[in-house]
Amino acid sequence: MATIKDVAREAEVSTATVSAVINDSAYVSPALRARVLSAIDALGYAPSQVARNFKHGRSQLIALVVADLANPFYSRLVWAAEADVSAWGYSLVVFNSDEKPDNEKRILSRVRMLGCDGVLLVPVGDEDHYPVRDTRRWPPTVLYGRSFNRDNMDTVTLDNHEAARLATNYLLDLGHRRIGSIAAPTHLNTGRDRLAGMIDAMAARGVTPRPEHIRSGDFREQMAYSVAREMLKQPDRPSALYVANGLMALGVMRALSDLGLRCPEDISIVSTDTVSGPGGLRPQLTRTEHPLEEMTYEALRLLVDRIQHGNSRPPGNVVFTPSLVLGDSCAPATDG
Amino acid sequence: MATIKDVAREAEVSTATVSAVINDSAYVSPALRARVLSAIDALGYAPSQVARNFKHGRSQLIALVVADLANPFYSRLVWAAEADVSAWGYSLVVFNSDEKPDNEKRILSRVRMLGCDGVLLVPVGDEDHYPVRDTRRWPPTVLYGRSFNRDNMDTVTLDNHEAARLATNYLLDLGHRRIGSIAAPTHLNTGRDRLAGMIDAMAARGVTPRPEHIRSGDFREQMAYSVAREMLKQPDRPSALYVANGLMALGVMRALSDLGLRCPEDISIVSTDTVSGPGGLRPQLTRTEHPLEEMTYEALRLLVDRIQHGNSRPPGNVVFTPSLVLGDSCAPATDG
DNA sequence: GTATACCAGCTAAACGTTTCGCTGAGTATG
DNA sequence: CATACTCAGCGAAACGTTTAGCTGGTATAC
Repeated sequence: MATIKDVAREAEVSTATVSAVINDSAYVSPALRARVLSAIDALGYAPSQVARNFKHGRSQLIALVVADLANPFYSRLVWAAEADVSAWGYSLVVFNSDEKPDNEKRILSRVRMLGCDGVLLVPVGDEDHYPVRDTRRWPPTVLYGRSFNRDNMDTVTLDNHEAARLATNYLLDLGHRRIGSIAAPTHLNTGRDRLAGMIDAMAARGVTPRPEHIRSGDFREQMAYSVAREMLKQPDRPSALYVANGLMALGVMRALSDLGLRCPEDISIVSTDTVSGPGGLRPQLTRTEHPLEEMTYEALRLLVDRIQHGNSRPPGNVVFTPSLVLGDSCAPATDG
Repeated sequence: MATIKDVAREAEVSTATVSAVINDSAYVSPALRARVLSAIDALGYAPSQVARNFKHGRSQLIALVVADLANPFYSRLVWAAEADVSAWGYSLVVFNSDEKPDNEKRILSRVRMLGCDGVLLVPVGDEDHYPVRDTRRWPPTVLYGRSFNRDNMDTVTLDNHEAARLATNYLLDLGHRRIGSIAAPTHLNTGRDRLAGMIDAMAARGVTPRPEHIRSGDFREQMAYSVAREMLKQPDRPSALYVANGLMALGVMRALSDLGLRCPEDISIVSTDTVSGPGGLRPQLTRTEHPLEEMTYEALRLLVDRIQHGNSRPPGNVVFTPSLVLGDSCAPATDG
C-alpha cells in the first residue's frame, strides 16, 4: 500500500502538502495540487484511516452490544443502529453477549481495547457487576432498553410498567380474569417492571393472579416453550397470558400448538416488544410495541453528543411510551 | 488514558520491558515483572489496540456487508458471523448496502479506509461494477451467497438451481401444473439460477410455466406483495407458487390474506432460504433451507486463511446443497 | 531602499506501540 | 587472569498521519 510519503516523493512535495490537499486543510497552489492529485492517482493511494485514527486518538467505531442476536428484536436494533451510525459518520461493530454476564465482560474489555468511540449497550448483568463507569477509562456509553439505578449514565428505555399495564388491561377488558404470565428474568428491571405492571393492572380491578400462573422465562423461545407447556398442561390453566417479550410469545405459540390448544379460542396471548413478521401469518400477535427506530435514533443522538462534547451535559434518561397493537391472538373470555 | 510510557515511568523500567511483560514476548525477571504489573494496576492501564494495530498494519476487524439487514436471513447471517468472527479473535463491523450498488461502493471504500483485515460480502451490483480486486489494494474478500464469474475470488454459495428444482418438484409431485414464481432479480446469478431450476424442473415433466405467472421481485416483502397481489387477482391464477426467498414469501402470504385466499387450500407456496420463525405460527412455510451456519463458518474459514496466508492457496469456491423442509403451506392440486 | 506583512510550503515532532540491536554485568572457559 | 559467552534490560527507530512552527521569497507601504 502506498503511503503519504510515497505520494510526496512522487509529486516532489512534502507530506504536509499532500496532507493539506487530501484534507483541504490549507491553501495549496493549483500547480502543486494538480501534481499531488495525479501522484495519488498514479499510486492508487488512499489515506490510512488506521493511522489517522491513531493520530487523533479515535476509531470512528461505535460498538453495539446486544443481549441476544438471535432475537428478532435485536436484529431490528442492529438494522436501525447501522443506519443511524453510518449517517453520523461512524461504523458499527456488533457484539452478542448472549445474555451471559461473562461474555459481556469480555466484550466490554475488547471494546475498550479496540478503542471504540462509544458504546450502545443492552446490559445483561446485574448492577454491581459493571466496572465503574469512570469516564477517564471508559468510552461514552448509553444503556438501551434495560438500565439500572445509576443516575449518572445516559439511558434510553421503555416504560415497561405501562407496557404490561396496557397489555393486561386489554385482556381484562375482554373479560379475562385467570390471567397468567411468562415473565422476564426478575434480576433485570425490565422483568420486574413488566411483572409489576401486570399485577398492578389486575389489582386495580380487584384481581390477583395465581402464583402458579406466573413463571419466569429468560427472554428466549426454548425456555418459554417448556415453561408454557408445563403451565398449560394443568387443568386450571389460565385463559390468557401476558408474555414478557415477542420471542417467548412464539415459544408459547409452539407449546399451544403441541398441546392441541388454539389461539385465541382456547388461550389469548398478549406480548410486549414483538417484532412480528409481516402480515399473512396467523395468528398475528396482539402486543405492545417499542418505538424502536425512535429509541435507537435517540440513543445514538445521546451517544454522539457525549462523544463530541464530553461530560458537559447532565445524563439523559429518555423513557419511551409503548403502544398497543391489535392482532388476532386474543378473544373474549368464555368463563365470565 | 494511561500509556505504556506512564507505566514505564511508574515502574521505573523501559517501555520495552513493559511491552515484554504485557505480551509475554521476552523473559523478564520476577522482580521487574511484579513492579510492572502493579504499575499497570495502579494506573488502570490497558494497551491501546489502535496503536498496536497501527504498528502491525492490521485492524482485527472483519467487515460484513449484507444486501438487506431488514431481511431475517441476513439477520441470521449477522448472528452466525458474529459468533465465528469473535471465535477467530476478530470483531465484526456490519454494513447494509440495502440492495443498492451505490451504497455498496461507498461501503467498500469505507471498509478499505478503516483498514478492515477482511471482507465478507453479499454483492448487490452486477459484475463489472466492482473495483478490480487487486490484492495489493484490497483486503481479502469472500463472496457470500451471490457471486459472479470471477474465478479468482473465494466464494461460498448455494446450489440455487438445485434449490429451485427441489422446491418445484415437490409442487409437481403434489400434482400442481399451473405453477408460477415470484422470482429474484435476474441481474444476479442467484435470481437466474433459481428461475432456471424451476423451469428446468417443470420442463422435465413436460410442463411450461405461463409467462404471466412468472414475475420478478427484488427480494423484499413489499414488492413481492404488490406483484403477487396483481398476479393472483387474475382469474387464471396459478395453483402454486415458487417464491425465490423467504421474505418475499411473507409478502405473498400477506397478499393472499388480503385477497381472501387461503394457503394452502387455494394456493400452495414453496420458497427458498426462509428462516421461519419458531413453530406455532401458521402456516409454516415449506421451503428449501440454506445450511447457513455451515456456510458462514466455511466463508470465515476461507477468509481468515486468506488473511493469514495470503495468496498461496488457489481460490476456493464452495457450493452448498439446500434441503427441502416441509411445512404446511402446500396442498395437493385440486385441478389435476 | 528599507522595513513590514503576508503566505506557500517545508521541517520535524508527536501519537502509543513493538522490536532490533546494543550495553554491561555476570558466568563459564581456557 | 583474560577472554568469550549469555542474557536481562534498555535506547531508539519505525509505523502513517497531522500540525505547530519555521523559512524564505514576494508584495506592499513608507
